[in-house]
Amino acid sequence: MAAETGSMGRMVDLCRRRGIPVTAQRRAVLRALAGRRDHPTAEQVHAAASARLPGMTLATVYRVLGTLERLGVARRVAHAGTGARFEVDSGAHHHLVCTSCGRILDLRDPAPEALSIPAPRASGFSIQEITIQFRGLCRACRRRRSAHERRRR
Amino acid sequence: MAAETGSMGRMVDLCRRRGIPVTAQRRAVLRALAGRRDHPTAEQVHAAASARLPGMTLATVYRVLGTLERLGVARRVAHAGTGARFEVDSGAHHHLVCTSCGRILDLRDPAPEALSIPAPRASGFSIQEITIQFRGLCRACRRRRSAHERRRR
DNA sequence: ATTCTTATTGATAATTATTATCAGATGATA
DNA sequence: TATCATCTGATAATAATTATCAATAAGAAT
Repeated sequence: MAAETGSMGRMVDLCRRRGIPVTAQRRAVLRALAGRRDHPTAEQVHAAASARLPGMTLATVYRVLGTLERLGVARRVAHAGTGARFEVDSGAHHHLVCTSCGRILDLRDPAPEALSIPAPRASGFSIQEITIQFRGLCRACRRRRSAHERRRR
Repeated sequence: MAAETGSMGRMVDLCRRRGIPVTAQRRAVLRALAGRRDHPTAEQVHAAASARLPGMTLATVYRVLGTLERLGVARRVAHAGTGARFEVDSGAHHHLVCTSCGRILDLRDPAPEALSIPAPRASGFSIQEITIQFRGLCRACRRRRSAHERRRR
């Protein structure tokens, strides 16, 4: 039987390797997270996951997200807003962050020259990964703002 | 009379320009924030600020931090942990983020080649600022972890 | 300096976000 | 299928943030 593909397969493997159970809830949460690129909150993950597996608690979602994080399958995204946000850990990529609405978009353009940034070993830090955050206004907020500007005159 | 220097002066100017009062609390919070590079939480700012201006409420600190943010004097730092963290907005700089303890250190080495990263105008985004996040282990956590490894064998 | 107006603050309650507890359910293994 | 360890749901507890409102203080105009 072929191994499951993608992050689901990775999770199953990692669980077996560490001897921790592959529960329906863990599958559901990962499936809910793997399908999207919008860095959902725990509550959004809960909504999506319990659509497929009704009865799931938000507490379970938090627990599972923590587990997936420890397994290295998911991770919480650095952002400036309230409430944690999560994504499937699918390798290094960059983020477009809207300073107005807080939306975070993935930027899966490796921008190779960016990755050659000299990793500073300052202060005894050992760098494992580099993420570039491009902060600015998303299209929607840019429009909203220029409309606002016009109104103010 | 010479204008006040640094972020304090900037705040005072911005307040006057917008006709909002320069209160003792706003000064105290900014002073508490301007002095440090460790990206404190609201509670830490509260502790520092109320040391100089006793009686300040945490709610006020939150309000003031929001105001300073709107003025462009302070901002909340993107990070993956629980609870917002703040810094004085002192221009673009980069962050060393410890994935183990969550500590965030400033990296004020402009790394000029990094700043020439082609700002992607993807999806209608207008980029205003670029921050690079170097994720890894800080010295302390690296030591702790290798000690742990040794113990596990 | 005094008064007036308006925005801010402290005290507090209310929300929202996250974690802990514990009895019962479930996954892995023999 | 029986066993054991772990997990989950239900719930309570805690942490983080925001809202409410009367009293206060800042800034402008006397």
